[in-house]
Amino acid sequence: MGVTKSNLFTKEVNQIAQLCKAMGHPARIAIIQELLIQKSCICNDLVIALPLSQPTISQHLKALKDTGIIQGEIEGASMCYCIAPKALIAIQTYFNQLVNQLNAIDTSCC
Amino acid sequence: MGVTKSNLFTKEVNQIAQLCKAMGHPARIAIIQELLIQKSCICNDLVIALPLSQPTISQHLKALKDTGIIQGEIEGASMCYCIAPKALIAIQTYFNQLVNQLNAIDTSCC
DNA sequence: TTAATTTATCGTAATATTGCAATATAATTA
DNA sequence: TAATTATATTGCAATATTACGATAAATTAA
Repeated sequence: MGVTKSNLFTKEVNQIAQLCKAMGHPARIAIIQELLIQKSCICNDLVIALPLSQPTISQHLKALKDTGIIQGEIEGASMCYCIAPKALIAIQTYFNQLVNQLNAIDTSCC
Repeated sequence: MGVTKSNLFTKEVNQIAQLCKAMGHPARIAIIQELLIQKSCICNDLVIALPLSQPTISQHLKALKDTGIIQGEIEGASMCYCIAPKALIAIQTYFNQLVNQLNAIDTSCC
């Protein structure tokens, strides 16, 4: 079928899955790294920095924006993108909780 | 084209992207949650617990196993799956570092 | 041995993703 | 105004993912 059956899972499970999915591409990880390094987060800087075409970068930026991981603001003829911490903190919190729970249980069953 | 150009990015970027991608599906998040809750991690328990067919679960388990997030051991006619902490700790570490760096910079440019 | 149970794999259909050329849109500069 | 610059969108081809029925393989139970 090819379509994820999101309706069969809880909101929380879907939310974390969606965030992980958005981070699940090297170009998008690289974009986040660039946004961390550069203080100026002009779209064109990313197009120059990354080895992909402008439309492809634009598409990845949209994917990150749609999940709330980054936000953009018009800056004259350019776009200024930056990280919106909330979403990344949500992922951080999820994995911190996961690893804490892991430490509490016996994982040596296999 | 439909094929991710992994060769254009660093090993580290590809590794974290791959791990995030593996966690980027609600069924796979749900599997991890079940493996945390249940001490017994018999495959069939997952098939019963999750609202997807047995072949689909098996496919998702393979995806998690291929990225090192879980491991499996033959238990008679069954398979015992459990979480392999190393990979999840790698994700945790990545997002902790990310959020730490975020706290250190001024993200108010947008 | 036969039947039942458990899991993996194959095959396939439907859909999603990736990437880019071409083009549209909007702001800036000459 | 015309040319340039910056970004988004469209359209499309190639590939990947998701889901499941059918089936294979291997163990266990009757």
